[in-house]
Amino acid sequence: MTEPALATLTRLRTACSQCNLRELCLPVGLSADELQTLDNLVSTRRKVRRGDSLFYGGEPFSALYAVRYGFFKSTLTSGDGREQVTGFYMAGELLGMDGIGGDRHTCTLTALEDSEVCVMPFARVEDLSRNFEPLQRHFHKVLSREIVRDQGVMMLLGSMRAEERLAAFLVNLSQRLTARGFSASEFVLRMTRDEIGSYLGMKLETVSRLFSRFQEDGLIEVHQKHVRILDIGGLKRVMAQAQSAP
Amino acid sequence: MTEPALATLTRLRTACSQCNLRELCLPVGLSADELQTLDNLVSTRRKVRRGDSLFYGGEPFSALYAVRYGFFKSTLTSGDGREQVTGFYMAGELLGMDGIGGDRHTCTLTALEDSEVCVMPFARVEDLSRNFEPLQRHFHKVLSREIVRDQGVMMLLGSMRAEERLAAFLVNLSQRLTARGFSASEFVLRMTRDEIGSYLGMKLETVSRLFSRFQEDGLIEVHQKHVRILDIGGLKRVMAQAQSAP
DNA sequence: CGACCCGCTTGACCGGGATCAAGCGGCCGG
DNA sequence: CCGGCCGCTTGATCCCGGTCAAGCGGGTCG
Repeated sequence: MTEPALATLTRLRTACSQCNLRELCLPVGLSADELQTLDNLVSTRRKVRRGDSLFYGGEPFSALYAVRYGFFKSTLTSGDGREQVTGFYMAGELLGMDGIGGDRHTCTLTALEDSEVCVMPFARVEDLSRNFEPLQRHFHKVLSREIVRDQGVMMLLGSMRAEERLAAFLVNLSQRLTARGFSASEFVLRMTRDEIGSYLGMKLETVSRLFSRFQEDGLIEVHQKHVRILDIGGLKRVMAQAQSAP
Repeated sequence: MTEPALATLTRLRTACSQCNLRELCLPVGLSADELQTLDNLVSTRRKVRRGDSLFYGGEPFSALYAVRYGFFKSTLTSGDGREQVTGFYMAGELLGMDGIGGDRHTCTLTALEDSEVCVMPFARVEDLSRNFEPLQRHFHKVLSREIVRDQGVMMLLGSMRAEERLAAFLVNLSQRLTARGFSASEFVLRMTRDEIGSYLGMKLETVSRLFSRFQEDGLIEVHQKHVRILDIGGLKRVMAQAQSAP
């Protein structure tokens, strides 16, 4: 393949209108025509190696990022050094929205496997939003959904027991993977037990023990990072099993 | 006072440019000129009696609300009926952003004292945003700050001990009251122990016991809903006291 | 290909906060 | 002004999940 041909291919693949993630990403719900307008939303791509960070808490904010492929965690570090995992992000999801409010990022985004993101300079996002109502509407929805997602986590952490939280986590993961065309029942965890634990407000030993318990109960099969869901209905039942005694 | 004069007064007071909350509310940071542009952002006012709800989870979304005076809690109800308090809101804060993403509200907003809000039809917010860059920028910041706030709560719930959470809650409350010109050290809690507990992921008995402990330790004085903060530095120390043993 | 390190599992024990229970008192409505 | 109820406090006990500890195994890097 000659050099110019390669460049063209890359250019083509950079366009939102050609991206196979458009059904999951910022341009959700736009018509083919409308999508053309977005083709200069993304300035560049950026690869992030496993273990490297896309940005750090405290860094100046300048752009949003859409995950093309890979897997990220976001972490918040408190004054006294404690680290809290605040989310996991996969293909088509938007990163960096925490930075808009204070012009610097509040959390750190770290790749849990080799990943690539689309870089969308925020000034450009706002420009296009002002001139292109469908994008504006959708961008607001994405921001709002992040708020709703966070509130869901608050409910998880505030009112559910450890086993309910882990079941909810697995169900959520399975659903998001399904939406991306992966198997709903068999997947590889990209994060460690410690990271799951931090996200769910429990210790890594508890995560490990609960995985074992779920396995004994025939709900899942676990082998290190490999998980196979055997009984999704059972997991959903665990997740909602509020002490239902009279 | 004649009827027309009263109407005029009301009209005047409805304008953002005349509102004494503008430093806390949506129009933060706008010049006097720019503020004029916002004067038709607010369609009406709405009073909400203590105990009544501004909107319920599941209701169609149509507007954002800015608190003029009063105090609100937001709650999320899970499938199995458990209720989680996800936030408390006071004058100048924006309500209803959870509804943008799915065109219906996900949480319920209930007044904890007699309150009043400005109603801002969301279509109008988006219209004005498209034509008025400073509002757009600020609106995005408000949305982002809500995300950051929620992440802070996730850190609270996920990685702090009960006494650290309650200390953080009191410090936060004190700071927000100060910003509104109230005493930083003496205030009346508008919410019950149960509501504080739900928000902080603990039981009402634990909240009560911790209040008593803080009082014994000379950090605060509590008498039912009356709280006086005696040692804000001490509270901040409790809040960050990660097990700092070697 | 092989060794080492890191992440995972599992056990034993402990303790913070939940649960259950009882009594008090402030506030609201009659 | 008075009675009742709801919200708060406090005690006793329990148990879930944290902590400490030890060993294993698999993936990664030399």
